[in-house]
Amino acid sequence: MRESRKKLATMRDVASVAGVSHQTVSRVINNQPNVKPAVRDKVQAAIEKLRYVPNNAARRMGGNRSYLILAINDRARTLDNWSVGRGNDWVDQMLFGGMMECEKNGFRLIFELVDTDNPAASKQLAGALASLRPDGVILTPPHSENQDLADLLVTNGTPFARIGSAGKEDGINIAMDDEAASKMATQYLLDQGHRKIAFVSGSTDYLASGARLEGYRRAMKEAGAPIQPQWEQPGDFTFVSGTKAAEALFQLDDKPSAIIASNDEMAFAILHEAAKFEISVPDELCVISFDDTPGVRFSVPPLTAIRQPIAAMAERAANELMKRDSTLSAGAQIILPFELIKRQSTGPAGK
Amino acid sequence: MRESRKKLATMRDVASVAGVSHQTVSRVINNQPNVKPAVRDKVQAAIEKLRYVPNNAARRMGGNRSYLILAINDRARTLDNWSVGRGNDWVDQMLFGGMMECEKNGFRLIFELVDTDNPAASKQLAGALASLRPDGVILTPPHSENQDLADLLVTNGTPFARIGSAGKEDGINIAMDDEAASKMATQYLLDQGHRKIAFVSGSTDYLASGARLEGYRRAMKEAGAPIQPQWEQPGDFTFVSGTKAAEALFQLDDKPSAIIASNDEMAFAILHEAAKFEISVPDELCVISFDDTPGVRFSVPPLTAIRQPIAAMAERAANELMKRDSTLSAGAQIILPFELIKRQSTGPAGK
DNA sequence: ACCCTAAAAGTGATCGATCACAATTTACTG
DNA sequence: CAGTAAATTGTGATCGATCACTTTTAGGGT
Repeated sequence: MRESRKKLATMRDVASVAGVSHQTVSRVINNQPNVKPAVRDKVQAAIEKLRYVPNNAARRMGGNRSYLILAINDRARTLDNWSVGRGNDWVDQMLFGGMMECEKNGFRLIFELVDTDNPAASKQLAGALASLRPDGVILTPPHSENQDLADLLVTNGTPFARIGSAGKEDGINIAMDDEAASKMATQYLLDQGHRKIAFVSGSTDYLASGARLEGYRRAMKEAGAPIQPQWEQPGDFTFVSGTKAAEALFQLDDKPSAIIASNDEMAFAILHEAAKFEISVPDELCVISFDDTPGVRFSVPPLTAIRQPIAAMAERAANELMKRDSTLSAGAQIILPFELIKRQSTGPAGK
Repeated sequence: MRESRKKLATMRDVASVAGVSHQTVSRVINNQPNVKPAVRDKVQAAIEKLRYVPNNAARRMGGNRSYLILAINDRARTLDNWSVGRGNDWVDQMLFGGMMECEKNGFRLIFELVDTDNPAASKQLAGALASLRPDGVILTPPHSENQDLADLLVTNGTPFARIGSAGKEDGINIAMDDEAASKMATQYLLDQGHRKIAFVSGSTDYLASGARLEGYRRAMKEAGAPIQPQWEQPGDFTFVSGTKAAEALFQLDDKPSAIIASNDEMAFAILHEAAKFEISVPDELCVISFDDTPGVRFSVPPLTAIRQPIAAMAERAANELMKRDSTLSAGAQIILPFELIKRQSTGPAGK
């Protein structure tokens, strides 16, 4: 039943229609200089006529570029274990940020799902590099913190960018200022009159977790608000850990009037527990989360959140990696702006 | 700063290490017959030693396969307009179902985001086909209903599968029985004593929408429950349309005691409106949704939902497309089982 | 031993682009 | 208007796999 594949126009077909050599067609395709405008137009016309699109595989073979950017994402969530959710929303936003940027430049973004804590991660990446020869690789959390992968990429000579990571000495590092963001969130609550503010931190495997905790502490200290150890709850970015943290906080004699969660998923868990304990949000408890992944606007009530510019970071990463002559040196650090999106979890709507 | 790319082992390198011809190496790689076990082992050893991984581009050039499956997804949600959300969770589950299946067979799943209602959709697909020459294409909603794309694929000779679509006469069609699922959901509510059950339908562009409405009507009719036109609210799968439907229903004199929403996002909207109208879920109102995308378990309360086997459909689609000698004829229909996942939106937990 | 066939292994052409370099045309100088 | 440099265009090799085909080796029966 499988029919034979239709033969598509090739570069030589275009060349013969336009009455030029195949190399001239190549020059036009790649926007190279030294082609007369008249010739360029003639070639463009032939391309249109034949609906010619260059064969990616052939380009990769002939030249030393693949027009492929490889994004390494976390494979935290398996089919049987949806609830972990980590990395899930990242994929979405990588798609909408990175992929669109790639498309604009004739590149393609390809995803590779790698297990965290898998000793074979390097091997998997090496295989993908050998098979696809991408022009660049984007590492997303938690892989952006994996130095084995970075070392492999350096050895291999493939440019790469880390997203959500800072202070590394190789590759391009793109992140937001987590400490400042956390400070801003805390300050916002302080400004609203809160004094008893709790903080649920993220997995210590992530540099961002420490920075967020630090920003909270700094803001509290500067405002002269009391910092209590029992208001700093450990978490690991999962729903379950958010539930545990909320339970612990709600059972304190001196309950907090506001909670900052280090990611959206733990904030969802806090909302759940609040409902269970019959604590009204935002009347009795305010909640702020980090990331502002799309789901937060569907929660009840919608969450006030620090929007991490994931899509923008992916866009920037792709953009830098597509440049052939990047002026960025190894270890370059790019900081992108965050935003505090105010919604009902910290007060009446529209306020 | 850009270092030169490291040279990786090639098939001829392996051949010379193993002391055989390149073609024998190729036979081993592709698991072809007529290679002595001893020789096969020798080649395998050389592959391990050199960490050889075949170059995907070269394979595509030489042979007539690309080891690539292309998934066409909806690009409904742009950076500035997250709230639409349509198609978003599909991407996730395509990833976790389709990609893993591809990986197992040495294939790679690549995403292409196509705008709905874009007249250039065919052109975009044609470009992707020419550039990548995928061995198969998976069309997901709403593109699975786009006959232009299907025609293009038939003309092009590229095998394809439609997900969430039924009754088409070309390609492979993979879906669940939407009517039966809807009937089951309705029946579940009827069994719990509900008689006033409302239904919010999906966009009429989707065949599934009609089937779901039909299942609801059938169940109501068979149970002798009253079907009232005002209980059948139109929707288009967006949050906004869910909000409108809920508002309309909550303002009726004869309010329903249960609502079935044709997807999760509209169900979220219903929960929001219920909170606004101070209608308690599930005490005063029960809600069931379709799809059971990951977010439903984080809503307050978690939604009872018909789980659409998206990941399983993607897995199956990829699986069929990777076969070189598929026995499926054009228009083959594969129906995968659904499930009713019971959560708190239809009653106390654990019930 | 012999012939014949099947299994195993090898040889060179090929896919469609880019690259390096050669050849030609155009432009500018004195 | 020759003479040289610069801009433009063309030629053939090349990337690394598979394909089609040929050659060699191994069996198997009378």
